[in-house]
Amino acid sequence: MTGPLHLRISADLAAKIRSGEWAPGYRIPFEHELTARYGCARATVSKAVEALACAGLVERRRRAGTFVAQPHVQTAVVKIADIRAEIEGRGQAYGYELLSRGIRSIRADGDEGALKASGPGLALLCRHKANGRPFAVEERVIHLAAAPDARTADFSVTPPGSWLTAHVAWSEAEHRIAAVGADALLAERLDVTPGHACLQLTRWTWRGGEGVTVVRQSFPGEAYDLVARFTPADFAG
Amino acid sequence: MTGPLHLRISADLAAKIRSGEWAPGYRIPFEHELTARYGCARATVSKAVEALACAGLVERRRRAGTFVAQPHVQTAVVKIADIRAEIEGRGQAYGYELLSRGIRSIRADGDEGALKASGPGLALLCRHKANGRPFAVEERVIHLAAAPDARTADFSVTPPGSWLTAHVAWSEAEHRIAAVGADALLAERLDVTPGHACLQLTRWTWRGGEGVTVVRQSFPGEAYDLVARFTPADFAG
DNA sequence: TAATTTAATATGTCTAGACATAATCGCATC
DNA sequence: GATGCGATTATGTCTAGACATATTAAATTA
Repeated sequence: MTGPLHLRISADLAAKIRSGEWAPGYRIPFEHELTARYGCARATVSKAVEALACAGLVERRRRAGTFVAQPHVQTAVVKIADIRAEIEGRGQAYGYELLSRGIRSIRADGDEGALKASGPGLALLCRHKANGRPFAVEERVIHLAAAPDARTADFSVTPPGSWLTAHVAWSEAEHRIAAVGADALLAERLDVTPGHACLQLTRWTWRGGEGVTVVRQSFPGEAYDLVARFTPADFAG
Repeated sequence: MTGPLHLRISADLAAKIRSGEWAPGYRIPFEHELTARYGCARATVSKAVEALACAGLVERRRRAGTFVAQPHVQTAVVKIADIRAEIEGRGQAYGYELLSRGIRSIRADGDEGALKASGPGLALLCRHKANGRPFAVEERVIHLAAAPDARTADFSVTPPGSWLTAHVAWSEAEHRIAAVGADALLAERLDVTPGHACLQLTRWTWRGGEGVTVVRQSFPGEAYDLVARFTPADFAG
């Protein structure tokens, strides 16, 4: 074993939990016991146990001790990359087209309503291609009051997703993942037959509580999987 | 503001980042500056900044300082509940049927191959219903060497997912989310037309590095969405 | 017996230091 | 100019305590 002591302690304890040696509900040794076992200060074991608590592997209760948690709902972490990065990461040629662009009021109902934004919005429709074949259709509305520079950005060259991550930093977001059958319009744009199963990812983005953009990306089912790794709660140690 | 000082500091800094006042690349104050500003020990501000680093909002570099991170890939946290809990959480009546059960060798290729398990496996096919209508079809293989009690469990009454979470604790898992068109068999089982768009969730589960189970759950597209909240990296403070 | 107070205790927070580590800057050398 | 070396510096880790807080179990009272 190598590395900082607190990581070594975390890893030791995590191994006991994941192997099943310490089952859910088991009370792990008190901090003062771990202090004695590892011959270090309480702050060090406390940091180690705190990391496990943060990852959800244990639950701490004052006076009672620290207990192995009951694994509850599966929480998976999905990494959703920029589409361009996603395609280039597979070694495929990335292509991009802007299909339409317009300015109109943001709707108060439907997907746009959840943004809780009003006023003019920039509505974009574009298509991403991988090796020349349609990979995704993207319908997006950008709240111009939240991102005024978008009005003059050239989205015929730069995909709006890339532009936004470069110009609007550190947003909060919510995602919805669904499977839908392609309607006639989507089928034509994705070059699939109507009814074809598509993975649809809808994302709402806020910045400091203000709605910035809502986007719906539709992928042909066979082109794209979302992969979520290292769960329930990942503790890397 | 109330609560522990380190949380107050974290929240202060996070607000500056999320509001855009501190843009990506900005060097936040050194620990000794924050120490002076908040009138506390360095360990306290260090804990506060460490929490932000853990959440991905800042990046720390020795000698150079701490910088607001570039928001990179969107990482969304998806909570995938037990199907029974999911349905009952919507206030619908939950129904369950075991369609088939058998013991056979675990395959070394395909979905089962990724488990890296060999020997006898318990293959189950079951169906979940919400208000009497098919909600999901579940195809599962349980590695009997990893969960021997499964051989005698009565899966005609207890859904295997519920049984496993109760009997096999703290596993690592990987998920794949895809959209597929229902083939004839799946269509019949879900009571939809062939080709109907379905959301397909495949989950591999290991315990201490040993493959435990692989399951493929197929939902009619309109019945189920995955919702991922609070991203890119959620810092609750 | 039942309700309430009290004491014990494990975690939570914090301090004021110490030394380690790694990255960077400037300086001296080739 | 290029290279290497040492000094500097911010974060990383850790110590040995202190007091706070919440919770439980025991003791006490109604």
